[in-house]
Amino acid sequence: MLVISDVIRGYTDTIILAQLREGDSYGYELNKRIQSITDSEFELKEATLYTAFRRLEDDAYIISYWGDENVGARRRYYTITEKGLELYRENLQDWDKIKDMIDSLLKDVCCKGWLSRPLLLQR
Amino acid sequence: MLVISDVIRGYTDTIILAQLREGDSYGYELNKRIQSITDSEFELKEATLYTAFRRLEDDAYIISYWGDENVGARRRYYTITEKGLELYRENLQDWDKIKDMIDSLLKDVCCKGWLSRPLLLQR
DNA sequence: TCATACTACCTCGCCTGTCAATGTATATAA
DNA sequence: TTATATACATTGACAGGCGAGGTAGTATGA
Repeated sequence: MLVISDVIRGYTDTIILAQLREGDSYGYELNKRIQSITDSEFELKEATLYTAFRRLEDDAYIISYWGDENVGARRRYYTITEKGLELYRENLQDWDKIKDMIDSLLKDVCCKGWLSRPLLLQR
Repeated sequence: MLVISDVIRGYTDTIILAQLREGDSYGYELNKRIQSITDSEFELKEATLYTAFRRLEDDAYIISYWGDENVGARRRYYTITEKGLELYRENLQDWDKIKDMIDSLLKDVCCKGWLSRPLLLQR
């Protein structure tokens, strides 16, 4: 019932931006890298990946260019823009907040019984 | 651009289950509680909340009954079932894994430069 | 008494992101 | 020549979130 892509949903774009920070890349490689980082526990489906690229490029968070391979399949490389980098930084900060928020919504607050009703102590 | 509800998406159901663990509750109260826990940084929109209730009840993760208020608006209370509790526990475990996964995808792996290519050390 | 606000529930229809399925093209190894 | 890997792209179905709208009771104060 819990579909991982639903959790990731809001973060596919940010994940792509995060990877592009480390240098230009293209779809296929980027996805392999993601699989490798997550020990193959996660991958972006191709359809998802390429629609995300379109979205990001339409909004000027990345720009693309064709590689000049004279052998093998052609590759479309992507570069993160300054705007994209800013977005990445913002989203990263948000992520840390959201993480804590979900944690506090999913887990018992400590000291149950010490106080009669739940209190959020870590904020 | 980063819409919180997209991140939460996969977790609205689990959040509801988590709250019901602590005792029966009804929509309005549950949402107030969520707002209070998150310092009003988050709320479930009513439409989202009630559709989630339907979904969860259809799948037998919760059951509902009408409160016997003889004053004020009627309330529909929800109880978490054994099946719901199991789901909650599973999803909570998944959350901890997914959290780490997203972290590793968004953030630099430590020791950059120490190793020439990214490695996931925390797994 | 009338307006306003809060409690409490519900539904319709749009929007957006995911993804299965499908298609294209090149290269290489069996 | 058949299969597999690389590499990109699109279409259409599906699901969840949610704005907008609705119902109905209670309370308060002007």
